[in-house]
Amino acid sequence: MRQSKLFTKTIKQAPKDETSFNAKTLIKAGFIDKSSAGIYSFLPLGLRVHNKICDIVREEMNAIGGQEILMPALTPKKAWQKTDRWDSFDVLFKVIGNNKREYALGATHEEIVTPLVQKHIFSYKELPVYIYQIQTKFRDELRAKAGLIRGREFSMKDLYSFHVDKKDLDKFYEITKDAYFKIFNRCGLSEITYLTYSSGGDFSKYSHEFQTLAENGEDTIYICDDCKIAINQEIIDEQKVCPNCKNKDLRKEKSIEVGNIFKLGTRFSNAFDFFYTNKKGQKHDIEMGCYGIGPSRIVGTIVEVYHDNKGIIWPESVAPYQVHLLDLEAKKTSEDIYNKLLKNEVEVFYDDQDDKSAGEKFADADLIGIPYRLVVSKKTLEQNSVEFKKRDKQETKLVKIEKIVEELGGNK
RNA sequence: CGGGGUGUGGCCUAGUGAUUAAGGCGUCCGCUUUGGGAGCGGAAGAUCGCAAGUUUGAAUCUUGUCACCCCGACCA
Repeated sequence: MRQSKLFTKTIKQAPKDETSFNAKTLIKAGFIDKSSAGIYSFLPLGLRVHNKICDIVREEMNAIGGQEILMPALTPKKAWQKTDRWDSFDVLFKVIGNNKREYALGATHEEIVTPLVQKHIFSYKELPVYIYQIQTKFRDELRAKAGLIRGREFSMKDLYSFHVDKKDLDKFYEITKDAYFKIFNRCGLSEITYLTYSSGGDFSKYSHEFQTLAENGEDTIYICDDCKIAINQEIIDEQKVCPNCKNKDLRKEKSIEVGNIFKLGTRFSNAFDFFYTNKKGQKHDIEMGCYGIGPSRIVGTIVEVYHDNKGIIWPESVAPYQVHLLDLEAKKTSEDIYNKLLKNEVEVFYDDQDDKSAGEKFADADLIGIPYRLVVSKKTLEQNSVEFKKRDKQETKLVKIEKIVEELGGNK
């Protein structure tokens, strides 16, 4: 991508109505744009990051047998009434269409996926099934805040599992835990993301969250360094002991919830009279689980966690591009290198702007945060080289032009 | 939803009762520049969130309203 063609610009001063670090920085760097409170557009660079996260999520969901679908965002009132959530789910956006038809904008999809699966699944032979989607969710938060961390509209991967009994649900629940860790590791959040015991809400005594350590996080967790798990402040007892190993030496930290997994039990299957027939020909309850991850929230979380005073430092796995090529008055060579990188399928963002000073190009590169920076200038050309620098390191080195592709490959 | 705060060109700010609303960034034109957000000259761009009111006179005061931000509550 040529930077001269990118329709978004970086800006020096973020709008004053953004105070969260993630939104301020992403807006300055041209990744997102605020439309209303808690509602953002994803711009070309931001969308690339978002989509890379979605791809990782999708791969790991498929790997555990998830089948991807796409459910509607406009969901019928009747379904929500059936589960008694039309009036009780306080963040539901309700819309009235022509002929006074009422819908809720999807805040979660148990009400849709349950009757959907019901149309196809009748027998123990067909269970379990794992159905997921990646879709925009709508929740009318009384107070949107923290940029991409708590918005009124956000992306979510929601997986729903259907089982013959609790035992099978428990088994799959553990499998998704592992899949979730793989996802967070691949997004560059390993080591700082903890499985966290939390309240089960309406559905069960406990659920599990995945909490990523972040100074500006809105949650507080207590970490047991022996078990590498955490307990959400909302459920920890007065003694502050680890429920796993009874360790009392817990570390208090701020964090962001990047995922959660729930055992729903029969709450929704029963509400829709969804049963299966067992081996003996008898009607039997279906056990359900649900498992959520918010890709848009992960974008914000990564920015909260990986930055310095100049800008974002994207992990390679989710960076919008792998290489930021800066031309400093050596256009002909820069163009050659750009084309060569494209030919070798290197994801390259090329600053080919003629009317920007060197300083501005460097500042933009730091702000945008692409992992590798290549500078082509008269100075580097004297040695038939380009300057090579990693975003998260101070050192630079010269790399011979013919060795660039190799150098980048060698660092992957 | 309770409490607090803020609305002035695209962005950041000044102006707190008196000519024609000021500056910086950005944008456009010209020339000069190019290793850490360049320089000079010129230009465009604002019914001061909206509505009503007070006043000889309102960006400025009052009331209402909308939007946005912060703290709290809530967060399946």
